[in-house]
Amino acid sequence: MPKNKKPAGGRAQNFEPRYGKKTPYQDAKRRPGQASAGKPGSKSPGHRGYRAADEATPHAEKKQRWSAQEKAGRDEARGIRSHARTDRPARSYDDRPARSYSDRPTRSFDDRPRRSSDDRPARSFDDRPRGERQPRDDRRTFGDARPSYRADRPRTNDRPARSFDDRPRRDDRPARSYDDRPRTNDRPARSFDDRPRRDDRPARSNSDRPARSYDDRPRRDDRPARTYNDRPVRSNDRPARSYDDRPRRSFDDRPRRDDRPVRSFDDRPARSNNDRPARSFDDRPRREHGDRDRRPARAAGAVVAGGAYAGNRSDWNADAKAKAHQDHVDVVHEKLQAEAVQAEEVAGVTFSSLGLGDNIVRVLADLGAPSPFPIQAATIGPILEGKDVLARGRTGSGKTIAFGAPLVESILRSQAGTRREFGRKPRALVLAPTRELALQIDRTIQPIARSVGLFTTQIYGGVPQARQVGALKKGVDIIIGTPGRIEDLQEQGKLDLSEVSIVVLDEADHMSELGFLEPMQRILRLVEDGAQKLLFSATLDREVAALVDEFLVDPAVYEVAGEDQDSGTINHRVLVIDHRDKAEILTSLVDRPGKTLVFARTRAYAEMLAEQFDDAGIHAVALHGDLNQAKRTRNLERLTSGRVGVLVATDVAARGIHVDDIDLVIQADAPDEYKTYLHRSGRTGRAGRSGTVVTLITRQRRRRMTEMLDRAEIDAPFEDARIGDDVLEELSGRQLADVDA
DNA sequence: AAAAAAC
Repeated sequence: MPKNKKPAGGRAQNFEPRYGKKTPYQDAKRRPGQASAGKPGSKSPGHRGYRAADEATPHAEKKQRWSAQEKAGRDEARGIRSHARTDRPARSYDDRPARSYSDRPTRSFDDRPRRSSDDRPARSFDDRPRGERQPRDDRRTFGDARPSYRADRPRTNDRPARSFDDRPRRDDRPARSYDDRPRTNDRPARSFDDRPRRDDRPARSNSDRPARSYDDRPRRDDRPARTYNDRPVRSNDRPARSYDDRPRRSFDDRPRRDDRPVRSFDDRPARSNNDRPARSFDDRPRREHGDRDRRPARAAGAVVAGGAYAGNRSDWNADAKAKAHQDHVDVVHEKLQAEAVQAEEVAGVTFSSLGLGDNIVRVLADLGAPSPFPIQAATIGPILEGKDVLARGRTGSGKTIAFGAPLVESILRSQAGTRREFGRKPRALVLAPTRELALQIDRTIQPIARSVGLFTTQIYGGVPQARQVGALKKGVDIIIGTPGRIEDLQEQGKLDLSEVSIVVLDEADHMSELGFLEPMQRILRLVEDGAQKLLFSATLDREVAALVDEFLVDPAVYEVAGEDQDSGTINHRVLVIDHRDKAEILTSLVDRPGKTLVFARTRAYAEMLAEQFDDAGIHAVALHGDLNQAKRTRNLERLTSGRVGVLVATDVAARGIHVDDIDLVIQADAPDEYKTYLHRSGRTGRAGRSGTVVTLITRQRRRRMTEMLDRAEIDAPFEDARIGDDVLEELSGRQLADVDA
């Protein structure tokens, strides 16, 4: 693998940007109000590099991005940058422009485009389609590190069109109907044959279906249409064991806590109560604040919140909103009592023995999961039984397969003997908080589904609807997406959720937060009555109460005993720094081999940092909500493929995103919430691998940080750090050092 | 306050 960054000996070694070119960002920022200096791009329509005049260039886009609203962040970041650069005046504006203009034309026009077209073009396109196309696509979920044919053309990526080429199967190429369904690609002729044929039939599901849909339901008669009827019945059917087992174990789960200095409990509650209006979180938090030791004891009181939400939701929401503005206390919700699964217990368990069919088991093995992880062993059975399940498994513990595999199996069983009809309505829905996560989940579930002849499709925003709608028209079994577009299509009458019998909420606690809760509720009300609900998260807690109380029936709760974040393979560190050193320390930290993920609090700062690193000769890209989806997808892919070593992201990347081999996570801004800390940290140390998380804070933030780490139940040493300190060398991995954590 | 999520 090529180095992700320039062969720099050190950040400051050579002040000349190795690319000579400045990113469009720099230009844009340097002359804020000014029109773009123009980007390399051919004027001739036939040329690969052709860019229409009116086409939004990266330049234009970036400029727009710097709305007045974001100036604060920009200026702040600028200040930091200029500070860091004082020692390297060499990079004056005078140098750069000159260089970049002269270089760019030549390089970008002659070298870059051509390079890609000459060297790979034919090859890469041919490779993919033929032969291995399918396996690869499917496996990419786990084979992230694999050299990517796509990432080979980073620059080309500036061009929108290309990015779609990069991921042909699932992207929007409206034109080719076959492409509409990635999976269809894999199955050559027959799928095409099937569909066309079905065209003869009334293509419209709406006309046919109405009647049919009622007929279908009977199937699920086991669960009468009426929710109310169902519930009681169900709960009775189920063994009471979940009640018996849960309480006991859950208390045992957090013994570690006791080991900790008691003082922390005293500090925390006191402080938070004093500094912050106690009233602010009457409903939930305040009480749980702090010690989980005491939580069990307080549980009875705390649970009140759960009961209250259901009956009085709107009040609660309004209340919560008001409170959220009052202060930003890091809320610690009570942990749900869970039936803990002992890792040892699942030693001999196989996917087959859990009830999954051979095809699925085979695909799982292909995906790199020959035998179930604890959380999978725990949840697959109950899910197949049709139970509503809540599951907590730490980051990187295999939650996607834990719900994905049984979901496919269940849908398959429910359709046994029936024919896959054109325009059939989706039977399962998986909801995720970000598009990237939805995409990723699909990459895992799709191959599983395909192995048994089921189709999945992604429904998320930021990309044209046409493909998604086209897929729905043909008929898909499993939908994976984000709330906004799903609601949008539903409202447009293009998506009928009435036959969805299984709903999964990944990152369920996050989906229960303010901006997400109501959309989630609306969506959940649209699915089939009595549909099975599965809620998963590494930080599942009572925050999901509002959803649980309204939509789940006698849910079983699972977690893996002793498996929490701090028992993992992550080395947590906190660097206490001077604010003025921040930029340089960050640059020093990311100047390393390996994959580094940097978290920033705002989009503007994320963008700024990425540019700063690039300036220093460390190739970096950004990921945040201000980028269009093509760029988001591409930039993430660049890190995944190893094409770039540093990704600077907002919390859009905090949850769920899996990239192999991220061995360092840097929090340029400390998170406000302990859950955010846990999720960001969880981008490294996945599946048993080791990783380091470094959080930069200023002196005055120490106390807040201590409190937050306490809530997160993470032990991390605080160390003072200044520019050039050895600890930076150690953390960056440039220098060997004894690991004392 | 920020981020995410539709157009």
